[in-house]
Amino acid sequence: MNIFEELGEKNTVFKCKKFLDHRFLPDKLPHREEQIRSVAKYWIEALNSVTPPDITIYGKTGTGKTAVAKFTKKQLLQMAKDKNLNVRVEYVRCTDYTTEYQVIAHLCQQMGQNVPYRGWTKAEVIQSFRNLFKKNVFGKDLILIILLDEIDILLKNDGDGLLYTLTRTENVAIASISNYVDFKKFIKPRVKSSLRDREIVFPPYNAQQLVDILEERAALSFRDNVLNDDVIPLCAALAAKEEGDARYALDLLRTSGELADEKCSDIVFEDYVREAKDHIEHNKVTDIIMTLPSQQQKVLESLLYLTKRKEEITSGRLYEVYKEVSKGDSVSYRRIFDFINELEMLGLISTKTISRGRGRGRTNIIDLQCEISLLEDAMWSA
DNA sequence: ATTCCACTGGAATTATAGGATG
DNA sequence: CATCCTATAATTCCAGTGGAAT
Repeated sequence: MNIFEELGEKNTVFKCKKFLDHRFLPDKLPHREEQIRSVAKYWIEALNSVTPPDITIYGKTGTGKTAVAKFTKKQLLQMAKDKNLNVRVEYVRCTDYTTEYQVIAHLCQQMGQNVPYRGWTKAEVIQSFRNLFKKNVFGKDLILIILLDEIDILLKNDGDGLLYTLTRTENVAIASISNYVDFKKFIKPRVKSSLRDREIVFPPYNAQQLVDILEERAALSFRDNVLNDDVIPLCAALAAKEEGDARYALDLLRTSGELADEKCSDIVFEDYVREAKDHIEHNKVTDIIMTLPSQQQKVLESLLYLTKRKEEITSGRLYEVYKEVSKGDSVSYRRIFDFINELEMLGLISTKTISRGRGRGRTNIIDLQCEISLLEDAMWSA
């Protein structure tokens, strides 16, 4: 018997898992009707052959920013097609394309222009991009809406050069999506003035709203009557605590179901949800550590050593230990501060700066923010 | 108010990869 | 092919800052 056939016949609580993936775009987005309308109100200009205004979408992770943008994109393109208009909406995730060059090169490629990843100067690529608007193949003016997801990442790495060029290109509307409200501090005044920005804020989902979302998805993805009554409310409640993160709620629900399969249970019990929570957390930490550059892993190793000896960890002491750990192949004192900040961003540690007065300067007190055993496990497998 | 030191922002340097050019 | 360029990421170097003890 074929192994896949055998596995395929195993009992499962799922009908189809794909609806529990946060990337799946459902036919309707509960509790986001208002936000969809707001975006559409600006983008409708494109249907009148006018370039829409630039917009900004704010909200914490899992509040439906990307989903709303993609949903509205789909609807807009439908209308544009009916009206036979040359409207395009291109989605760019700034964690995949992290510099001005890469974003514009990617856009050119999406529009059927062959551009190399490297080698050309920035100016050549920009020229190539702007040419797209001159020779309009369809005889109609092209209107391009660019969805810049997680734009804060790009601004931090590469500055505001991308926004500068895009705002200076006709027929281009920018829709930036950001996790942080203060991402505009990276934008210089010269660009800010031309970014006549409309802002749309996404509030976190509350527990009840998360229940609605989960119920809709659960109906599609689970078999009938496999979920115990309290499973969905529990997932929703846990996710509501995590700042209303719908992605997390979906993850919990899916993992709970997988646990039920693993245990050959026909029913998903509430306990599985709690187990799923630990499971997800464990995976998150392991995943972060495994993908950490080796130098940062050495910093973590030193941190672990100091924590186990219950020493108070200052950045100076940390550097001493770090130099021990990475014999010969160490990096400068300055660089360690960046690492410390990055680790703090990832939520693995917490820091507070204190000043010890004349002659002693200031220092950082560092605390590990996760279970020692969890960290050791992850380090070992890394 | 001064002072001293560890922290911090940013410019400069180094290393690497890949295209253009002759 | 060798040579010259550009983009980009990682790191170092250096000139400030901040703030409690003096």
